[in-house]
Amino acid sequence: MFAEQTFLNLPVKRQQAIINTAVEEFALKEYESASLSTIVQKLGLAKGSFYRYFRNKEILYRYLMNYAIEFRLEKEKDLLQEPVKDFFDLLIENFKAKIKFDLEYPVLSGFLYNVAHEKNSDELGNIQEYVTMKMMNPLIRILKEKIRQGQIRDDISPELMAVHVLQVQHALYDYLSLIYRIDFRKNIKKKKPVLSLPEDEILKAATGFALLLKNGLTAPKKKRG
Amino acid sequence: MFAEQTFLNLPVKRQQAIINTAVEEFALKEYESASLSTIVQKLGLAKGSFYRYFRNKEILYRYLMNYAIEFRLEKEKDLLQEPVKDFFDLLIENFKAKIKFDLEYPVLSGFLYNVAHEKNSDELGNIQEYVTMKMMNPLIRILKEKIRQGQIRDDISPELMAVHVLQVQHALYDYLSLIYRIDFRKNIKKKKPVLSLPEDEILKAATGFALLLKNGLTAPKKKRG
Amino acid sequence: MFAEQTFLNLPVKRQQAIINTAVEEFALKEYESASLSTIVQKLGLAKGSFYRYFRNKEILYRYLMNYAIEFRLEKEKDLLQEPVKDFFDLLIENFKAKIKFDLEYPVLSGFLYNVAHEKNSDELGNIQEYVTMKMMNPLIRILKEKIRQGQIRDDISPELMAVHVLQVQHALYDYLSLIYRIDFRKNIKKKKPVLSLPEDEILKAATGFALLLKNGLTAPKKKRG
Amino acid sequence: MFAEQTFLNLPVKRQQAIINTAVEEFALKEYESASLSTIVQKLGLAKGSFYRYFRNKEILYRYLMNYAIEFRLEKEKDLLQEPVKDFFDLLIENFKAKIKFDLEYPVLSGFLYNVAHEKNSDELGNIQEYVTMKMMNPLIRILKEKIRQGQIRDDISPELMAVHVLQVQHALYDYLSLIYRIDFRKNIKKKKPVLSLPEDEILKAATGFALLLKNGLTAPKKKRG
DNA sequence: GATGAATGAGGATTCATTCAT
DNA sequence: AATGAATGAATCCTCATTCAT
Repeated sequence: MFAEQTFLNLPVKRQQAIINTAVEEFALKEYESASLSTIVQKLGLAKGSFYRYFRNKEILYRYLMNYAIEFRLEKEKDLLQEPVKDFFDLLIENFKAKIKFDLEYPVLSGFLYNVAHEKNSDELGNIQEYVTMKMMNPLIRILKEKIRQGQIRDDISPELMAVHVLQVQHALYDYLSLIYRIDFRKNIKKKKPVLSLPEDEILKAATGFALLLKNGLTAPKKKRG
Repeated sequence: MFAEQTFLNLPVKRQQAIINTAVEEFALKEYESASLSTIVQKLGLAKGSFYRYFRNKEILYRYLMNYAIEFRLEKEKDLLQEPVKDFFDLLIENFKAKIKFDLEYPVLSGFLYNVAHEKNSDELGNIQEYVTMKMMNPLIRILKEKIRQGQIRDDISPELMAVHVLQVQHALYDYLSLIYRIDFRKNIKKKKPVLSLPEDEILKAATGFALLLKNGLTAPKKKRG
Repeated sequence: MFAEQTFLNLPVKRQQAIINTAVEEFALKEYESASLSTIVQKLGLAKGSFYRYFRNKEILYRYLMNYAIEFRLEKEKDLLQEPVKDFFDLLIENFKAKIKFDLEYPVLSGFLYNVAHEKNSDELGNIQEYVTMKMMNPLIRILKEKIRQGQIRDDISPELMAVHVLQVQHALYDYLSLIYRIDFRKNIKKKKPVLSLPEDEILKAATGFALLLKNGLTAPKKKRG
Repeated sequence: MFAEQTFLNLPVKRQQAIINTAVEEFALKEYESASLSTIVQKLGLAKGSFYRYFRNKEILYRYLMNYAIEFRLEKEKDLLQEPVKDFFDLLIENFKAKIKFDLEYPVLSGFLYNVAHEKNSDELGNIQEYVTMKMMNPLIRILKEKIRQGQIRDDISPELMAVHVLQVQHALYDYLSLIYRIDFRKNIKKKKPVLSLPEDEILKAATGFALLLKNGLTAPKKKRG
């Protein structure tokens, strides 16, 4: 849809190299600041060649965006299709999955974070809408089902809840980087492991957010007896 | 602290004009892409004059950031000082206050959003940390008190909860722009009124998020009899 | 070492044009005041193109510096390799060679003069040291040999003597420009012939300095009848 | 001659402060790169005030130049007026005096060095000529006398010899900075003592150059018996 | 007589994109 | 089909000088 045929004709390995390098640049810089020159130079690619693969910067960005979203959803699919589980177990596993994804694909993860917050480019327009919708759709489907099953409250629209859940995923991310003073981007740049935390710390935070999602801030009623 | 004395010597009106124009630019573009030339041109200001007011782009940014945060906290102060209220009433009012702030000061609001998500500049470093902390502190204070009073759960750290609450504020923002397909940035640029929604719509969304914050997603137990 | 491959790929003629124009600018202005814009404009070159040839101003300068030194040493080589001559004949010929070089390559000569006196730039650091060493090395080698042969005094370090000799070369330059009121730089700028003096005048001065180098200021003992 | 009356009306102390700061700037940078803004800022002086003291940058420079030369010649006067001494003793003392001057007035010394090598400014024109003449005149007078006395050779013009002697003074300077890897300018900037060498090292170098001036490079005839 | 705000041209450098080979 | 040289507008920032107060 976005890439030129010349790009698709490339050996898959070269395609991957190009995607990876470009994604890395857009993970480190937002759209306008990201530099095609840098990408092309890192790849040892001729400028002219690049423009035969992608019409321009915007097209490249949209291509990468779709690629990353698809990739991400693919990884999530198995989990979300699981129908049996309790929704909140599912939430926790979803958090863990997200963390796992961040650890395994830090660059892609950083890129998606940037995409989700990209609001400032004239060329891209209101891209957030598109991304958020794409990411929310599977979630909304599940939410609707759980509402029908009575597991989840029915007095709030599933779209609102979906936005809520996704934001909380970002919150988890922000919280860990804040508390453990981690500069993700710096780590990406230095090709260092991004999130080197003891697993139980991560789990504890994830559980915390899941609990808040589940029961809110209210202090639980003390059980008597 | 950041601005030169020459700036402070300016007539307040001129100061405001400069602040407004600069904030607008940084609301429309993130730090690196924002253009001093644009700011200066819009103001009808000589390049050289600007640099007599602020040493450089970074200093200007930090000045505006502090200005905006102070301004925002000031507006919030009255609300948060109120000691009597129930925390959740307070949350709802806080949401309403935030919306009101966004409506009244859309440019400042957009700028603060950008600041809170600015992660990409080498010059600014990990500025998010600083901003988030500043915005979170009053909130954490209240949370701790409410925890002591038993209104709020004590099994999750107040910092985590604070991150949660602030994210939900962003969620409200994102939700409205998503559902009502509002492109804040485009409106800012076109100097059009930013968020023209019926008040009850806004209130409904705010209430929704406050409820989620309060009780979570779980379907409430049906009261018997 | 300093130039980009793109520069080396250029037709030799174009390379030379670029070198000449750049050298001229650095012959007329010292490092910091020299203007890339001027160079580029004189060449009818696009700004961006220049930066594909040289990474930045400093790199360009260092490239030109090496180029000029190599060029100069190359021209001197034949003379200095000559082993048979008496050292002072050699000095005189060296002076003549220097003058000849200045006449033939006035721009390069002016540039080298500037390089040798460049002390004011933070970027370049103490570049004088490097240049002086480069220019002194062949001279020191010869001096050492002549000292061993007993032609030259052995009570003063060859390094000191080398500095002395090179300074006297500059003195010759300064003397001629002073006495004949020649403004080399103005001539370079106006593309006029730089040093239009009768050859015997030049020779007389060169001989004078060589004599001073050889025997010093002291009045020679009158030979008795 | 150059300064405005307003400057001369200033308290001497203020005049000195202005001179010192300006000289320092011109000691660290050559004419075109030197910044009036820097000078004015260091002095806490209003821009407008400065331009009431000196018509412009060029006038300031010429004023400082004259000031420094006068100052320098004044310090040298006592020594050079001494008629009795042997010329070469006088040379050595002159070298020592120069070193002493450099140590006592490093900033002035650095400035004079820059002035003597300033060839690159359109505004200043061929300023070298003027300076050199000024510095050479007393020397030429002495040389002529010594020639008449038969102490100094009469087969070379006194002007040429004067240039020679002055250059050797520079050589002493260059030699020490080269051998002891001293970056004068950096020291000036850091307000550190400029030339911290054991006095005998300095004396040795000075003697070396004086010897070369006196007898040249030629190995002295071995005395028989 | 002193001030300091305003100016705008000029500095080095980076960028996405085009096009002839 | 691939290349990579060329472009020129845009970036931030500094400068000497003027002039109204």
